[in-house]
Amino acid sequence: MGKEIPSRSEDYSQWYNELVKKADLAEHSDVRGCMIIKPYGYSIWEKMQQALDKMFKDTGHVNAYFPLFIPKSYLAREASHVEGFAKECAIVTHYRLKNAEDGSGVVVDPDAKLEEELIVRPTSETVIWNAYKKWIQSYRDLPILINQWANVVRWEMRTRLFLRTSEFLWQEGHTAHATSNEAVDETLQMLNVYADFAEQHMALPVVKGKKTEGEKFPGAIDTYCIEGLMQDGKALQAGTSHFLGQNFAKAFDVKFTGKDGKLEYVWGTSWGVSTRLMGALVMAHSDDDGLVLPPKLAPIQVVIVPIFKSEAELNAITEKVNQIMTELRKHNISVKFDKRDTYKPGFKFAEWELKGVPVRLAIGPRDLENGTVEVARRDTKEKQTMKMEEVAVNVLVLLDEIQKNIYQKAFKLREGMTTRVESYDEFKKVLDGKTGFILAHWDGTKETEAAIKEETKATIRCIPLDTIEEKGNCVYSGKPSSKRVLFARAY
RNA sequence: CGAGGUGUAGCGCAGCCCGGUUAGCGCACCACGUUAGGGACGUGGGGGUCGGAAGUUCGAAUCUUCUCACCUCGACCA
Repeated sequence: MGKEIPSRSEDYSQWYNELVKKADLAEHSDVRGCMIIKPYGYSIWEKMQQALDKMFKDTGHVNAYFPLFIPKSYLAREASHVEGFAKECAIVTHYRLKNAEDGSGVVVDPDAKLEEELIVRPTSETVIWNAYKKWIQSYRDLPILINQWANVVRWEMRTRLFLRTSEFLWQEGHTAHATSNEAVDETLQMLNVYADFAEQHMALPVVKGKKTEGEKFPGAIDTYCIEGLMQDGKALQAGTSHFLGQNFAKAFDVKFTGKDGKLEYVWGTSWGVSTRLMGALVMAHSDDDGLVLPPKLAPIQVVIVPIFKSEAELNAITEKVNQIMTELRKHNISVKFDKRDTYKPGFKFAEWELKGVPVRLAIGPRDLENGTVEVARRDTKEKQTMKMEEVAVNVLVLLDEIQKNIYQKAFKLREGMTTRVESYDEFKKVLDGKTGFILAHWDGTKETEAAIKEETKATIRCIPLDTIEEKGNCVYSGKPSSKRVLFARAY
């Protein structure tokens, strides 16, 4: 690395791409638009999965798995849903190959055409609601609170590592409820789960809000989201939670008999976050030396680098290191001892910094003599020397401090990059200059929203939930408005 | 699908305009030695259908035509 984080967006893209590859997170596959998540990248995703999964279970959810393929007719049941996804579907039309007659290889066997084409799921509402129809008869069957960890395919025109790939990993929650209120509560509860995860685990401050009509999920009544701000001033939608009303229940004819004996359609929600969060993690915290991982998501929280000339020296160091590792593990700290003799310490320092390991310990002959350890933190790059026996406890505190510091840094960045504007001129000036979030009045029409997007590429990220009612005029049309909404250019 | 660009060793590139020894450089890789508290150095070595096909020519990485792939930017999107 060694070069500054570029601010101009095209340079930033390139920088991001390079970092993802250099830090060994992922690379583009030869398969169009797809991505190979490498072991180090995947281990971070696993940490995210574990933390999210626990939060889902703590809120009463269970995991299940539904099919990858969706019969075409299912997808067509809900009008706006199919319209929203039709343009980006991968479709299975045949089930067999055969040898080409001219010997040029294998070809699709035209005799093996499927009666009904299968869609590779872009999301699972339709298969799941089709199943719920069979599962639900009475209010006693409700609520159903299911989550699925899966892959989905959306045939995107242009792809970017983690942020947009043709296939991606995610979780999708799909719940069914007896009342509208209960479903709305669920939608907001999961939005809060996502916000807590982003802020407490990813150290990424987010704005909770509601999508406009134009930006909401196809098939939803309301879409709620969390929006984060990246270091280049662009917004990233990090998670969504949808109140589906009775739309899918009606499309799939899912009814239940209530306590009062009346038949009613079921109320639904769905919510998801994807490997896109990995992109958010990279773009929110990285610096000129590489990744900066929040300790709670770092697969390796502490790396120990020995400094030695001879094997005897390494053995002496290893003995001490083993003691330290035992201590650290007692505190549930994940630690790696990098005793490769094929690389020099300086190289290892740089490599682990690139990979974002929060804390590094270095132990050499000097330390053996003095009974000390050099402790370096990734976020500030500060180094200090500690007594060997105090290391474990100190590191535990340090990890916590790093987690908080990274969040604070991101929070301050977002605060500095959030601007309230009163006029369209001011609005455009911010986008030309410092960029970031813009809080502005909007007349609530989709025409204005579309015109602003067309002219500035900025979109309404959300109508923040904590927005305060205040009288104002739309920056574009001048019409009266009762609250500010959040604008930004987005990924 | 629109506009640009790039294909030469694992990666990054030079050579091409103006055809001509054995296709070159940096990084990476392998061996040996010296090194080791912030990305080591020396010496030696291995690795190429120059994206593919056809053509022009005594001779093509280089010129012509066709073709394929990828990248960046737009439109679309989590």
